[in-house]
Amino acid sequence: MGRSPCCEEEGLKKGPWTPEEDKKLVEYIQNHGHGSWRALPKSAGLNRCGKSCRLRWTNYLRPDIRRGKFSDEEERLIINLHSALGNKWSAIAARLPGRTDNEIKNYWNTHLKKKLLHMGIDPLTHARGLTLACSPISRACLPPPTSATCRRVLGVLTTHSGFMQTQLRRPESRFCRAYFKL
DNA sequence: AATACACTCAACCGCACCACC
DNA sequence: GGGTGGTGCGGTTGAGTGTAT
Repeated sequence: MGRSPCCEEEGLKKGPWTPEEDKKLVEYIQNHGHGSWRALPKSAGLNRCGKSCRLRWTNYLRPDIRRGKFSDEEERLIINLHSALGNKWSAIAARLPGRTDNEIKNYWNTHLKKKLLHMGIDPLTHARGLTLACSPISRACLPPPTSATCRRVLGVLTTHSGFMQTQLRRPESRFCRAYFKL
């Protein structure tokens, strides 16, 4: 028998946090420290699992978090660190004071990947020329992007297609412009 | 103005790792 | 050494919002 996941207890709330919940969590941690995350929700009077509380605190409520746009310097640092460390978001975040791993991961996936592709750099290897190792998948087999999930799947598939390999070497091509909104 | 499409990011999930017994 | 519990990490999802048609 494996261990039971922490969030399986019935009745625990999921989804977006309310200002009241945030207030409870911040006040509790300021007064008592977080201690055991598993025990925290009960002590703090929150109907959440400990994991959810930890995530909310580390990614959003911590007082040392710096929010807002990433500077050019931060952007360069993320790209350099990613080329050295790969998807070690927590290690990258440790070098950027006030930024969380989640925030950096999101920024990478939504902005920097596209930016590197546009520059003709493979975001996986940071090599110029986009030499992706992959098996060919026919463009004709791919469905039109009809939803966010579908587009993400499509992104994975096309990133690994021979067709894309060819097209991505030409970031100015009509294909790349259309797919990456360049 | 209504609808469809595209983008962002907070939050969740599952797994791996570590400490403790 | 093996089992269990707690925590952290990376990948993924989907609601909310913005933009285009």
